[in-house]
Amino acid sequence: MNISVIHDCRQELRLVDLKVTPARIAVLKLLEETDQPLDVAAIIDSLEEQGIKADQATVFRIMNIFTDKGLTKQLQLNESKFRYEKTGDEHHHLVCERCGTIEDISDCNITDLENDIRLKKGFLVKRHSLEFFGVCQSCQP
Amino acid sequence: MNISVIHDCRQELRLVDLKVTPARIAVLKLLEETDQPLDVAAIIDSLEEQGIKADQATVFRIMNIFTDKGLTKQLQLNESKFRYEKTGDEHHHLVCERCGTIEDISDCNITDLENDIRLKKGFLVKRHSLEFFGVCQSCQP
DNA sequence: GTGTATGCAAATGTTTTGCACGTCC
DNA sequence: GGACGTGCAAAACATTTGCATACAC
Repeated sequence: MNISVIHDCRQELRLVDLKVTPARIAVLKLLEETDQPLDVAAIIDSLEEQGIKADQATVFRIMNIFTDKGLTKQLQLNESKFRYEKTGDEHHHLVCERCGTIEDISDCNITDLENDIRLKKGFLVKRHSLEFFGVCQSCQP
Repeated sequence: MNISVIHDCRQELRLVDLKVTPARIAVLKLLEETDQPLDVAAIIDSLEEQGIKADQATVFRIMNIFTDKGLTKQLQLNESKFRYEKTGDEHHHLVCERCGTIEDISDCNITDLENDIRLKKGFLVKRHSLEFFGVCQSCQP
């Protein structure tokens, strides 16, 4: 199973014309296996735990090129840093302001709204960000 | 008219238990008069043009306390910095990736969605961020 | 007069950049 | 072999903090 993930990663990189390197495979694999969006520091730490040492400049460069190529998405969750997650099913996030947990949520029908915007404002929406902040179930009284 | 804005600002500050200082009045007035969300550097520059000199530490502290008190909102528009705007009618933003213009948009019915989230996930939404990125009318072919 | 805001300088955290060296194809 | 990725160090920004002084109330 590990082997299949690695294989997919190599193919995924080639599909977007990126050279296959150990660092890129490791980052892509990590994001594949992680359910929370990670910031660069967390990515470096996780890789280090696996015995993989990667420079922060390298990881920033990897995240930028992955995001350019559409392999990952760059999120801002009201922190002064970016987080990254693998591109996949469209979803948004529920961020608990008490415990910090980030939960995914799907089925937000923004497409209708984007069409409205196109018609009313002439603005062509390429992408959007939608995040919810509040208190998760476990943190409520 | 100028006088009335200043007056409102003083009152607004007092209503949220903040001391009335020249720097706070100037920032609040500036955000009142500006239609685009501003970052701290832009705030400092605009004040400087008016002959008002304010330290960056001061402006950051002002923006933090204004946001805590609900006078302003802190936005992230996919830049590695915060922008601020006065709290008022709920609206979201259309950010043109070509010319950088930020346009406001209202009537995004997110409330229904927030209720759904409450019911389905037990997550209590306190606030959300919704921003659209794309190409504005003037920048289209 | 007292508590708090401000300015200044320095520290911290995130992201980018230049350059020499190493590695993928 | 040549283009491109990486590591290291330093720079560039954004934001915060400590402390002495100035100001609001």
